Order: sequence, then C-alpha cells, then structure tokens
Amino acid sequence: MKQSLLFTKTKKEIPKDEESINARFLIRSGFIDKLMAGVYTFLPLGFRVLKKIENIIREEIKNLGAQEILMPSLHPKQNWQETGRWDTLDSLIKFATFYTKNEYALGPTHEEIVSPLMKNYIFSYKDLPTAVFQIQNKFRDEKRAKSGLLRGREFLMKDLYSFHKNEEELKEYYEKAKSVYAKIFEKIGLGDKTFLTFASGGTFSKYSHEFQTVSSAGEDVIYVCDNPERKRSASHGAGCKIAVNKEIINEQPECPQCGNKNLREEKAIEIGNIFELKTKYSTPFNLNYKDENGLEKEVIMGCYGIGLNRIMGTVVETYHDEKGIIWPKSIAPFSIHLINLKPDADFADRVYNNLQSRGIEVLYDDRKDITAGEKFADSDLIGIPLRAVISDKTEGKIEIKNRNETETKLINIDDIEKFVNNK
RNA sequence: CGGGCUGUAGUAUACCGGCAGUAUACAUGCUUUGGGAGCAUGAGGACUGGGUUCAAUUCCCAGCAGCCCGACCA
Repeated sequence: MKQSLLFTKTKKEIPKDEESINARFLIRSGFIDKLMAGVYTFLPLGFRVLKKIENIIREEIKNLGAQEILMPSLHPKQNWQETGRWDTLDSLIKFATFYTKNEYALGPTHEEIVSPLMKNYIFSYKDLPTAVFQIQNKFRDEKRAKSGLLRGREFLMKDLYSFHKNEEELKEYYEKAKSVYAKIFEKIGLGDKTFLTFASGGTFSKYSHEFQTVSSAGEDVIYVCDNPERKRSASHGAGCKIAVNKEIINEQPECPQCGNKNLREEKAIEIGNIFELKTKYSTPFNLNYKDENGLEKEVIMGCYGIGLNRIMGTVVETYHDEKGIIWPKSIAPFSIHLINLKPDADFADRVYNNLQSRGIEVLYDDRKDITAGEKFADSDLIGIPLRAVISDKTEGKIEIKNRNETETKLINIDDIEKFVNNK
C-alpha cells in the first residue's frame, strides 16, 4: 500500500475528550474514527488490524470443530420475551419501528437466536455434539461507554455456542475451549499478561472463567498467581498464570490451581470468557434431542466469547511508548514500513515492488514534500514493527530497524525477508 | 442511572457583554528533505432553544452531546 494513496492522515493534536491511551493513539494515527461515545469506524489501518485478529481467532476456533455462521443483528421481540430478558436485560437496545410499530432488539448476544435456530437441526443424539460460531457486531446500551475501544456500544465479537448430550461432554469441550483461548491470546501477543481467571457463575467447577489481561487501563480487579513453581503447560512458563476475580476473592482466597496464598492485586481487562449455560436456554426454547433409548432430553449448552475491539484496545494499552503504538507482528496492519527519503523514487519503487511480489505486506511512504522528521514521527505513531529507510545515506542498501529498538542495520534488499519473518 | 466538568474553524486551543485571535491541517506559489521545516497568499468558526440586556459567542435556564468518578456490566 502506498501511503500517498491512504486517505487517512495522522494528527499531531491529542483528541479532546479522549483520556485513554488506546483512543488517543488510534485516533491520532488514523486507525479509528469516533462516531459517538463507544461507537467507532475502523479506517483502513484499523480494519486491517481487526481482520488480523479475526483471522487468528477463526483459525484457532476451527480446532474446536465449530462451524462459522452469521446470525441476524435484528431480533424479534418474541425471542427475548421467551427468556424474560426483554424486560430484565438493561443493556438490551429495544425499539419500535415508525410505520409498523413492530418491536425489535439489536443483538447484544445470541442465545435467544441460536437456541431456536439449532432446534431446527438437532433431533437426535447422533447430531451431538456440535458447535457454531460467528464474528459479528454486537449492540449494548452501555450506561457509560468509555476508554476508547475497551467499552463500546457497538463492537465486534466472536461468539461460539456448543451443544451437548450431557454435562461430561460439555465439560470436555469447555476444557478444550480453555486451551484454544490461551493459544489465541498467545498468538495475538497478549499471552504473557493474560490470566485464566476464576469468577462466579459456574456449576460443575463452581466457577466460570474469564481471560483477563493485566493492564492499568482495566476496569476489573483480579488477584493473580504467578507462582513459578507451577507452570501451566499451555503457556511459555510465566508462572501459574491463574487469577481470581475480585467478586469471589473472599470465598476463594488462594490460587484454585496451586494453592498459592500470595496473590497479587492487579487491574485487568476481560478479553474473553467461557460459560456453561447447561439448560438455561434449551429449556425456554424446548431445545431437546432423543437419546439412544428414544427418550427426549434437553440439550446441554456452553457459550464462549471474545471481544475483538477490546483486544485491539488492550494491545495498544499494553504495547506503546511516548511516540506511538508498537504492534505485535501477528496483528500489525503491515509487516514493514518502507520509507523513502531520496528525492527520486526509482530505487524505493523497485524495493517496494520486490517486497510486494514476495507477498510481504508493506506500507510504502512514497509521499513527496514530506520531511524526514515527519515520516519518522508518523512511522513511530503508526507502529508497524519493522521500519526500512532508503535515503542518500544508505547508498543502495536499506536501513532497517525494529519499532521497539533504536539500533539500525544496513542490509541488502535480499536480506529483508529474514527480518520480516524473524523476531 | 446519580455526581462533577466541558461544548469556539477539519483538529487543538485563546480572549471577550459591543471587529472572535493563534497553532495545526487544507489550497496556491517558491524554497526545503535523517526526527513533526521556512516565507507569502487564500479559504474556513461560537451545539440547539429560550431568558436577561440597547447589545449575548460571553451571563442565566433547559435540551442535546462529550469526558471523568461512582453504580451497573450475558
């Protein structure tokens, strides 16, 4: 992508009325644009990041055998009345249309839709287990949207629903979902700071589980265990990686996994959660199946969510310096930021075309009449992990630098790929 | 939903009961190119409604919007 063609521009001024680091950097650098409180447009750069996150999630969720679908955002009133949540769920956005006076809701979650949907397809124990997921915008009437992408009124979410014959089968799936989730956050670059957190609400383990990323921008308070004696197999060994949510710390004052009593209080952002729904939604919608003996039984359900916008905001909160964002490679909008400082673009154009032909995602700052300082400042702000500079000083070579380092290297064009692919 | 603060140009801000100023971004021209460059010229502005007043962008009230704190958050 040639930067001269990018319609967005960076801004020097810090946006008024944006306190959070993620909103400030993402708006200044042209990743997002605010429409209203908690509602943002994803601009070309931001959209690329969102898609990267989405693809990582999609790829991993396949390991759970779930099939991707897309359910409507516009929901009929009746489905929400079946469960009573039309009246009890404060954050449900409800409205009546002007002409027909029909009443609808905008989907904040999809238990009320997916349960009657699957009733059309699940009849027998032979149809179970099965699972569906979607990546879709959700709507919630947050009383107080805040902190940029961290708490929005419209946001992209991956929601997965699993259907089982019995609780043992659900539990098995639930455990598998736990490890898939850990893998996802690892890939996105939040693994080191993300803790499997025990919260209230479960039954078979008496807990539900949240994935909480330690951050000063977080709204939640958790008590983390990073006991190095007990390393979680799925992680890279940053200790136990378990935490307890504040809401249950009094009943659960020690690490549920290793018994460590020295838990550390931290603020954290909830970026994912997993719930056992059991028959909470199969009952009102009569979602049943026939077992081997022809007996009618209720389908056992689980649900599993990940907030994509929130992940993007959390990454910016976690990885930045005073100059701008520092994207992890896996979700950066581009792999390399190529900057031309020479008066003529011949060599830089060749390098750009060469990289493109090798399938490397490159943002090429080909803008004329922009000073070196401004290009560097923009590059730091946008935060692509690798920067390549071509100037009169580089004499046919390319100066390369990681965003999070100060050391530069002069290399030949053929060696660029090594830097793109390696850490 | 309670409390507080704030609405001035695309953005960020200043002053003021009587001609609204600056920076940045934008347009044009020239100069400039290793850390947000310089000169010149140009275009662009007081959230909405009501009140007080000879006169309101300024003071008062209401609405709307935004931010912060709290409560809430499948």
